[in-house]
Amino acid sequence: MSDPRERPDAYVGYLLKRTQAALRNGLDDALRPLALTAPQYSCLRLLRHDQGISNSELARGAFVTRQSMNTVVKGLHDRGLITRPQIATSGRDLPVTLTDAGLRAVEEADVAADALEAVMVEGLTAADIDQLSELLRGCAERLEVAKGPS
Amino acid sequence: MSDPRERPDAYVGYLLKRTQAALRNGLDDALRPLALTAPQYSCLRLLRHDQGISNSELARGAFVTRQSMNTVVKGLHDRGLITRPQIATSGRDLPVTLTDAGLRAVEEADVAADALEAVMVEGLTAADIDQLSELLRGCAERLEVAKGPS
DNA sequence: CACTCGATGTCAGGACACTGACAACAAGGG
DNA sequence: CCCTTGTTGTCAGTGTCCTGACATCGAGTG
Repeated sequence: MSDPRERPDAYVGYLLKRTQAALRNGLDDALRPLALTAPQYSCLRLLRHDQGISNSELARGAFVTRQSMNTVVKGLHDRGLITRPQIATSGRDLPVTLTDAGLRAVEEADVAADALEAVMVEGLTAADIDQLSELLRGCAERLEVAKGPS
Repeated sequence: MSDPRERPDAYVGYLLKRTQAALRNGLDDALRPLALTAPQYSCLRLLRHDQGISNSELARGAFVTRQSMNTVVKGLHDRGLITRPQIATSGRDLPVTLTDAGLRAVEEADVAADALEAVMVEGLTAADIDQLSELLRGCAERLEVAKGPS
């Protein structure tokens, strides 16, 4: 009990992993009826917010590499939820856009995702949520700054 | 600006994903010199805490499935950081134990991981960290309870 | 004893995420 | 004009993580 390593949940990193795992797990369950995975939902959501952005921009928005996002984009393209030109008009980026089916899918998924978010913050006051958000944002920024310059 | 979906960081889930991605990313960088990945480090850490636990118990502790943990265990076994009997003495579980090399690896990795945790909570007071921990724990528990009964 | 139940280990397949590397293209400085 | 720099798309390989499925073993029940 004297060794702090005896209590894994004394580390913020551990709780972060645990919470995010539970959220990811719940999201997978919630999206399963729609045949959507969590990364696919993230991608569609980013696209609705910014139509026509490139694969690399999608990757940055979802905090993954462009290679990872590329596989997700391919899957969504095969299912007709997004469109992508074969050749670039200028430069090298191929703008990705949402199809009507894609838009319908995101909106359906939003219902499930919002419900899950509600479960997660159930019983918390608006001030609690603000504080949690601010603390998380600070942690993220410190980590990003620390390895950005590298 | 009136549509809350215009601001992705208004969602706790988004910030959770962002923060955890940054942490995971930093951990990968920090462990690269030791030729260890984040899941491998988690596994070794759990083992140091509870020598001789089974693969399934390791999986629960790391919030992954036993299939996923199995591949991690295989990798660590091939590198001689852990040992595992070929046949079970009783039942079906094969107790995993840390080797001397494994123990040295964890302790080396701890230095890097602790430094990263310090960066993440830099500037926060002990009260801030407590509050963040408590909020995260609550979120995790609500999510786990919500889909436990399924 | 047979039978169900729960937990474990394992194989198979698919989706995701990473690193490393290469080629293509735009913009800017010499 | 050339050449460096930065960004993008893409291929290849590896590690992780999931679901689904199957066989095995211990414990409890009738």
